Amino acid sequence: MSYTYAYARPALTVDCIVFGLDGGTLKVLLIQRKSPPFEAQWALPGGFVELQETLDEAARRELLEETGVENIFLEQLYTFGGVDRDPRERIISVAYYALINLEAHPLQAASDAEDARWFPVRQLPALAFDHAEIFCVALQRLQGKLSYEPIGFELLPSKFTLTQLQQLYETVLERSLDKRNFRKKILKLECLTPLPEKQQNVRHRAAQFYQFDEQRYRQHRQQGFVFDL
Amino acid sequence: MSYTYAYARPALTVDCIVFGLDGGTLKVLLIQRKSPPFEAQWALPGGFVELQETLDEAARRELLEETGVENIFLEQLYTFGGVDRDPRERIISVAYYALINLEAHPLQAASDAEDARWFPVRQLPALAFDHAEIFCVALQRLQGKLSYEPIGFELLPSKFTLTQLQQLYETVLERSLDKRNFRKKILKLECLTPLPEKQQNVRHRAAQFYQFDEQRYRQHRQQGFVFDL
DNA sequence: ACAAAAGTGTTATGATTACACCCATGG
DNA sequence: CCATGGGTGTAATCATAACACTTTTGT
Repeated sequence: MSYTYAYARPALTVDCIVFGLDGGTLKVLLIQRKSPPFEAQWALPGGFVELQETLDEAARRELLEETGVENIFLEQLYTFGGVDRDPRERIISVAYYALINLEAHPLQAASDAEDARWFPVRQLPALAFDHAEIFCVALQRLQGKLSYEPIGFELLPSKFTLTQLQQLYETVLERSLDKRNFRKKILKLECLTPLPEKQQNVRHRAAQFYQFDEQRYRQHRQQGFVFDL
Repeated sequence: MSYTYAYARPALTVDCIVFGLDGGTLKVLLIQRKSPPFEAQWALPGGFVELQETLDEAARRELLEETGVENIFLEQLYTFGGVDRDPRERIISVAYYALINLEAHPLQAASDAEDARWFPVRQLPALAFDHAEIFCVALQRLQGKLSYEPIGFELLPSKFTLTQLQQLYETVLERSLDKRNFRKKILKLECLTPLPEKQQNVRHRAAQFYQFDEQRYRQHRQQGFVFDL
């Protein structure tokens, strides 16, 4: 079967930058290519957009097919339309970035058909196509958004300690923060609920668990409140 | 001539939201459609992406062809990929927003082939396709970016008074600002150079002209400085 | 001399930074 | 009882917000 058009059309793909937090390391999910071009090189998961699906749907579908990951935070990043992005033909790629809690979506699901692996963002292998550039844009976006939108929580389990949260910010933003000031500020936002639960079996004072209260956040935001760390 | 592919491909277009400032009114440039669908309705300027041009190039080309406008600030906004955006077939649209100084790019150039006109953003006609939604996203982006990137200057002549600049912020952000605080803050950024020139023939005290010093801004920014109003 | 917009400083309040010790827990 | 990380307050500095009068210019 084939499709014919009066004018030439570029191909359209989606590519996903999936960020995960592994202790104090920010990682990205990559897949190893199995065919040319860039055979055996690492690349961002992605693929062609089908006619009956939206771009968001295409991104989620590709992510599920190639890495086994689903139900995660996903947001459009930018559309890359350089003329020579792909050596074969003109391909436009709508990039998405995703945030995931590594513990809730373990690696084993990721090795379905493709070889998918997590790489620390500071030690990426050479990437296929212009994926290194796309990755850079994604990282900058993540760093930017983290400060004024409450998306960091997507990288943590739903119950977390303030120390975990602080470490997240330190890891992603690559600078250290003052513990007392961080706590004061984040609690003043009134978007975190302490849970009736503490850490167990730690050989130090057990930390309080908190949970992000999305509803409370939405209410505040409608009243002109701006999340800002 | 026709083109055949093994898989179905959506069509790919660019659409532009061009903002201009007319005294105290923020306006958008629209063109009137000459053929179905949505014949005679107003729409965002835009058109199909050609194979040998980047997305940015396509946006600039369409803008020039349809409205006569060129050499302006242009930045990618978002890519709209809803399945039923266009009643004829699947069309993905990469939206760009542009900022223009109305005085330097007068309307007459805009009425080349198409009928292009400026509309106040608060009194838009019904728009074709999902262009009303695209416009909304663009306006929010403009309002957001204005506060932390020095893009407002693109809407003014290269020489402007502080009152003009303040009015720009008030118009776009839709709130009034304190004159003294505004001036203190914007001058502290050290990105405005006073010119050896003042207003002429005004029947009140002549205002000092300023000019945005892009180079100075870049230097500051590299040293971790963040533009923020 | 009037109208109209330009220009300019101070004070009060809130936000941010810097900084050090005691507490709870498991081994 | 020791090691480990959890948890807490205060003071100094800086940024923001509120506010009113004098200056310049053309008519």
